[in-house]
Amino acid sequence: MHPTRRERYRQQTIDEIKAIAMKQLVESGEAAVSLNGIAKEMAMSPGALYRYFDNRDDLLADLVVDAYNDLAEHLQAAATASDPTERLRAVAQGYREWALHSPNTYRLIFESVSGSGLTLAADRVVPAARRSMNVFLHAIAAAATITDLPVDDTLRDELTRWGNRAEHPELPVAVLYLGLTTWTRLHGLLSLEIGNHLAATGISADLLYGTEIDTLMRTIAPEPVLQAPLDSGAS
Amino acid sequence: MHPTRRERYRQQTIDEIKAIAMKQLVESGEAAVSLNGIAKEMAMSPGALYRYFDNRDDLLADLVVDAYNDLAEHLQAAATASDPTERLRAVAQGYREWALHSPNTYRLIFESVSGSGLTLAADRVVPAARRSMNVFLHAIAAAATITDLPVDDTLRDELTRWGNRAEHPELPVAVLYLGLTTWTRLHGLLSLEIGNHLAATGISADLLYGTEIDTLMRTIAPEPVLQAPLDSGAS
DNA sequence: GACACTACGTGAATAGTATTCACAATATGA
DNA sequence: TCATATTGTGAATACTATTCACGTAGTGTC
Repeated sequence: MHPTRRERYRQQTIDEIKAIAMKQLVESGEAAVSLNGIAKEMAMSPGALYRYFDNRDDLLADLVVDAYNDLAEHLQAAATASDPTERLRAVAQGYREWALHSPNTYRLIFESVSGSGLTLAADRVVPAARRSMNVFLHAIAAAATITDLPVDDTLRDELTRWGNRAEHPELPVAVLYLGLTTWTRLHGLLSLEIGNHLAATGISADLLYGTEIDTLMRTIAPEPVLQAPLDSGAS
Repeated sequence: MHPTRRERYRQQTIDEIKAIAMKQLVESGEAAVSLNGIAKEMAMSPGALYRYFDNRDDLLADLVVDAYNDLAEHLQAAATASDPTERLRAVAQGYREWALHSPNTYRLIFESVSGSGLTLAADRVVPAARRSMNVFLHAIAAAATITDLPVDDTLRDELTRWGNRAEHPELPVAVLYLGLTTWTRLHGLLSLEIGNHLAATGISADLLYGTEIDTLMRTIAPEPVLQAPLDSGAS
């Protein structure tokens, strides 16, 4: 039950490795995460790191999981307003805040090459990613005043299956669909803002994001919610 | 006027370098573009490549410009239908086709780190990127039946300035805004599809993309266009 | 035609990177 | 006390980009 002395030391070393790796990631991006650099900073030989991580990708997979969890917590923390509409707006803005606070971390989880270690670590990544999505879904469920949407029957089936698999079968298809599109649209803006692709237009990403949220709110809640919220948080 | 013998040989070498680099990019991603590998394939010493490109980033910047131009041509080629609505749909679908035909190329231009060489090469990249955007803008201008949108005054100003700078001041603000959001929304979907982030949901990216296009079309043209198109192509 | 200049390519050197392995030291549990 | 598992070292391997001194060969000029 109690972790042994060795296990505690081991965990401490793992934490230190990850902390330095995360620092490198935040400051200089994924490419700058260097095992040699970490070893130097810890006054170790580079080979010793392989006692704790199979390889570089394995370490990055850990950072991805941590990042997803951190995102979920940030979104959850943003969802404080009692008014469902305001709460959803706050979650959407929290998403951007999180992305801008560390663009390199955002890039790691959403724009890194899924070829090698990350696809293999899907069993750890997917649940962590689901936590963030759940915050969105519950915020939308509470704010939504519409009950249906013009989506194809096949898509409807797929959404239902997704809802069941993701352990919130109580959510209507419209909410699932809105959760998905809210995410993809906000991500589209953030991805381009972070990648500096909006800078050339001279258009303020802030305004654009806010306008996109307004548009989404009009779809989700054409009439503001009047009844008390049905749901208050994520799982 | 005539390129000298030397200049022709030089251009030929540059083209060969770029062709091999592009092959590496398409097959294995940006990280796999290797000067050593290119040199080996050309039976040259690695150092000789520096007679043609300042460094690796300089070569990648060239690939970015070529990719943007290729995208613009693909979009333009997709815009054949005479019906403005169908034409816009085809352009949007052409965007996805191009992205899926070489995800690594899409990632290079939209998800690579803009820190080093690419920001410096903005004077070559921006015009090439503008070509693609112009196809979208003209397709939207021809299909749009709405004349205004609920956008903030500041955003309206920025859009106007962008329109002037991008050399199509004839386009109404609503069209500029719709062009921008069409792009960011489709990119959001494509970015996540390519990154394998939709796979975990089990939802068909194809259906989702089509549904998003439907939604966009409803915004752009609540009533189908009846009059002849005002505009037929990009610059 | 000889000369000077420029461009091109080589091969070696530098300084990074990840990863593996034989070996030694050390801590743990019996 | 002893056998075992864990941790770390240092060297080796095989990559990567990049720089540089040097030689060769083609180009235009006098």
